[in-house]
Amino acid sequence: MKTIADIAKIAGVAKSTVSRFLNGGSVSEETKRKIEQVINETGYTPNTFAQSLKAKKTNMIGTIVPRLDSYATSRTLMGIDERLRELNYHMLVSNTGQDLQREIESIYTLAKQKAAGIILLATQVTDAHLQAFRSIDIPVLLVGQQHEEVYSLIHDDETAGYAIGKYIAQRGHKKIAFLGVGEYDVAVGVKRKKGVARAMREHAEEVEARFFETTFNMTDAAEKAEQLFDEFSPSALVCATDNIAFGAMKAAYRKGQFVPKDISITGFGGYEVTAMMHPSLTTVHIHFKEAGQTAADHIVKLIKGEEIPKLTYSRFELILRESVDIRTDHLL
Amino acid sequence: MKTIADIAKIAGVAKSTVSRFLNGGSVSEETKRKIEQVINETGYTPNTFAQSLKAKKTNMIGTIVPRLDSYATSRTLMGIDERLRELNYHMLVSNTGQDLQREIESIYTLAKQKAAGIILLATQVTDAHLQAFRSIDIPVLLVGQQHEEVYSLIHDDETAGYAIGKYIAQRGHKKIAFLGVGEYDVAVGVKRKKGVARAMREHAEEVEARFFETTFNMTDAAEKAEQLFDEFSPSALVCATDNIAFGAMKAAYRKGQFVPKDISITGFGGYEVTAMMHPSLTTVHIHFKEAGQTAADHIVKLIKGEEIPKLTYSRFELILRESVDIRTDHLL
DNA sequence: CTCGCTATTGGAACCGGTTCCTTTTTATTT
DNA sequence: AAATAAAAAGGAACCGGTTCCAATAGCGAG
Repeated sequence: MKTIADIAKIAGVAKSTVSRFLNGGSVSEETKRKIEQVINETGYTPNTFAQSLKAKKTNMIGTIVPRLDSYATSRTLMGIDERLRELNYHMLVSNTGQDLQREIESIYTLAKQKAAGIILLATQVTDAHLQAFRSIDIPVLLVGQQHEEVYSLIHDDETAGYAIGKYIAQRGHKKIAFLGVGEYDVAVGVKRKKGVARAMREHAEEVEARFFETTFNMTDAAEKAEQLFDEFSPSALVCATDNIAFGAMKAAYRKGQFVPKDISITGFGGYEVTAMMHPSLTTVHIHFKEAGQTAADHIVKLIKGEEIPKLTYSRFELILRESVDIRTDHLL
Repeated sequence: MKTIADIAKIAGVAKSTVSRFLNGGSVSEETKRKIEQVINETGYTPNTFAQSLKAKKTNMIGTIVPRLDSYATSRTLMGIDERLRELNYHMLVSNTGQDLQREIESIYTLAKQKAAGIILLATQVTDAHLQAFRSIDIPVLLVGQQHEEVYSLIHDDETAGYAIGKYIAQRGHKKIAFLGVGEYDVAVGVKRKKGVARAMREHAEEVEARFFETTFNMTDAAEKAEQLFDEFSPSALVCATDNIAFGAMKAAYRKGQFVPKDISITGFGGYEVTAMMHPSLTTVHIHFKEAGQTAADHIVKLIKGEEIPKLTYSRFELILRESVDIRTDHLL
């Protein structure tokens, strides 16, 4: 492997001149040509470590994710990766396996590796997080969660929850159940639920709403849904994720209930499969990939010291499909 | 940020002594204690770049993937990441967006960044790949594809294809269709098909088999499946991926065909949703995560110069569910 | 033709570690 | 106690770049 010193010697100039050529300092046209030729002939590429050692920075953006096997994560990563590539940065993915401790560790590790910036697909923001953010001297962007101290990009789960809740209520459903997850996940467990609840309150006179809780796991969701059907027998079930909705559909099937005739079910996320199942699933499509691109844009702007809003919302869209029926019982 | 020189000064020893302490050279107990204390007090961590500069290596394993939004990819990545972490390595993910050119570029980029090793989740191996592998001086492990020149870990798609083909034939099906993808993807497009074809040949006397082709996209698959039902009206449809199977189920539904009564459908991959749909999907479950772990083990062994087999097979498993019916027509 | 200013270039220090070699200290052997 | 070996510690060079500063050269003005 050739070094800058080799190039300099072959070209008959000093190391510093080659370095200047590479980084755009003042070099005469003639010297430029000479150096360029030598570089092309030798196929020289600068050693990244030596560069980073002195320059104290890299073009790597650390992206911390709670899990890899989730539609939301992969779509977001795709968006981030795509845009970062365009902006000449690299994405370093750090998976934490939903372990909060490892999330904190990752922040410090990335800082140590001199990541230029950190994008955190967060499930919650604890004091330990904040402390980590403060102690490292690297821009951080939160995706999916928000905190006033940190730049955040969120999916506006509450409004989306409100939208789908409203939609269901307007379809004439009188007994509506919501199947969510624990409050440890602020976006899914708190915000989505809150949005739905707000819609329910607006229809409090005609609608009876009940809120249930399960995990992100399909099998758990299926079990919980079965219980819920026995306990409450709603005419519509709003699920906090598409996966939970899959479980719910399975449960309905086991109970001999037809979707949407006997029970309407909605999801949240907009996974590709939701279009293929039958009945196809009415769901909220969150533009994860687009959000990833925005996140990449934002982190790079932060690195460059440009201004970005403290809080950004990603877009969502109600996708109306077959799994929701209209109820006209009350008109009879 | 403290440097090794600071630590040395505070502890009253030389830089080299601290370095030796850090890397396990001969240091007296007393000095050890002193240095250790200073390090704890200051929270010193060595600068990765400076280390890599001299040592000319890192503990990063580059993992090149064609796409991120695929169940197979994410599960494999999880496995790799999990095991690498245990082995004290980091995973650097490079997504190529199914662009072959970018795949080659990534190999060189990773080499330049002094990745300790490269795991390539490949869809095909071209001459450009081989040339890249030869020119970089880093261990490479191929996952999902095989080539005699390179260490490979493959999913034994052929045997798996054979297994599911055999299973379908043994269930008494007489008109069997296979819906695969183009040969550009050797594992899915060639191997799986070949396995199924072999099984079909063994039953050539009773079975009429036809092979069709679509893309990895669900919607495309659904369309193709509809055509195929019109053209051939098989009693069983073996799909090359679970996603294709989803499309096929949608197509069956549109055609008013019941699964499995009118038509049996199988998938390939073992995605989690396959258990939740109804009818639940009979499929080949490939242990992607386990394969990822093995891949991590192998690449680290290669880095350490240990021996590993040139070719390894990952495990798979037939998951028998509801989407396949037994045909007894011929017994009537 | 000399002076002053600017565009180029070279040289050396530095970034923060690792490693080789030498010196010093300590332990062991005779 | 002297000789010798082994362990511990220090010093300096080096990894491959970047950057600061001084030296040189080129050029227009006076």
